[in-house]
Amino acid sequence: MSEEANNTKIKILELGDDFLRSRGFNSFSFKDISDELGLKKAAVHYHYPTKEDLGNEIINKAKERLKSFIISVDGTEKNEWQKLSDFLEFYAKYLEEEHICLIGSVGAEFHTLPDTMQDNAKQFIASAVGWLTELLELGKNKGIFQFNGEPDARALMILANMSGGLLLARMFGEDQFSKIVNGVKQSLMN
Amino acid sequence: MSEEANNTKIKILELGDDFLRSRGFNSFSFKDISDELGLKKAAVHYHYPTKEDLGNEIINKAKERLKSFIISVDGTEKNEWQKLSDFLEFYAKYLEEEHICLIGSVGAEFHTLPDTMQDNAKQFIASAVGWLTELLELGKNKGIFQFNGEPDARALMILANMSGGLLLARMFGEDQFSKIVNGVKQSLMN
DNA sequence: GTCTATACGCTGATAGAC
DNA sequence: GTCTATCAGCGTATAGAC
Repeated sequence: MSEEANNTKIKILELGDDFLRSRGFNSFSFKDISDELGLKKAAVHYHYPTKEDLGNEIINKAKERLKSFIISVDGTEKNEWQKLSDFLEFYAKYLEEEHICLIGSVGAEFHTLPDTMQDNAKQFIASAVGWLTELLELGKNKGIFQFNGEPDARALMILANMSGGLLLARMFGEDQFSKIVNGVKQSLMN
Repeated sequence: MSEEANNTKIKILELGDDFLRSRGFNSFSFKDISDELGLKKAAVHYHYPTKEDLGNEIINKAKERLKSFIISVDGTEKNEWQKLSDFLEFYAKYLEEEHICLIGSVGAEFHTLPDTMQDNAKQFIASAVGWLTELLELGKNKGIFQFNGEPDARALMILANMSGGLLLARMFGEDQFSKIVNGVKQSLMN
């Protein structure tokens, strides 16, 4: 695979990821991508034969990003509070271009998506829930977090806050998202 | 306007509402509606000339439902805790058919929607935020709710929990949504 | 009110030349 | 790897008959 090809394939993937989180899977086309990259649709199909292929690669890349994040953060001396902050910061970064996270973009159109994408997205989000649950449990045991209820319920609430918060931020501005992030942190300090 | 016409118009609106919250605005068509009702597309266009018209009527109906809810609930002896429970129950009902709320369905595709729909949806959701904020403030002053931070930040968190929770429920089941609802209630009792 | 017919661009996707 | 050409189907929308 040549350098050029690799670049194009990567650019398509990144642009697809951008479109998925800014418009939704059914609201962008291969033509949108080829136009933006100065190509023809057929060239996009060469790299990703079907839209389902592209969609799954986008989700796979999100899985890799999450895995990288976990490795990078769990391989440090950071305490649970700092790890949580880093995790929340992950979502705040989406905000810059009014993007939402995959929970929002995939979830909203969930039943219109190919089964492979539904399953793939479930795996991705389940990983996030799992890691966050462990983090909360460990942090609670150490006395770093204070909260009532089970850690997995808290993990779900935090992800609901982030995914829903990004949607609300789109309509009411970044400041509203900040309020939610602060509220989440405060809720773990009691 | 005859009885029949009225019925068809109402059926289209209800079906559009169903499709919007189950698939998303860009993932259903006038043909989907006409097929389901045993009509032709042109008949749908007769009642709602453009899809934008239909979309806005769906949002208008949501506004009316919210207004009715507020009137019905504020016109009773219910205390703030019960009113909040009723409000959360509003969202739990969506769950039955794996529907999401307008924050999720409109928010995810927000930038692909006509300006009129964006503005209309903003108004609707702002009303919900406003009512909820007042409820929280009043309830906190009465000692019915206990929470740190500003009421409007709490209102946003609750709506983020509901909208995000419905998305997560779609992937992980109703039980996960219940955990979030319980968590929200618990967070107001400290 | 609902129908048929029609317009026309966009959709995902493929075949084959270069 | 990218192109041109082509496909069948679907998208929103309109005109005009019944």
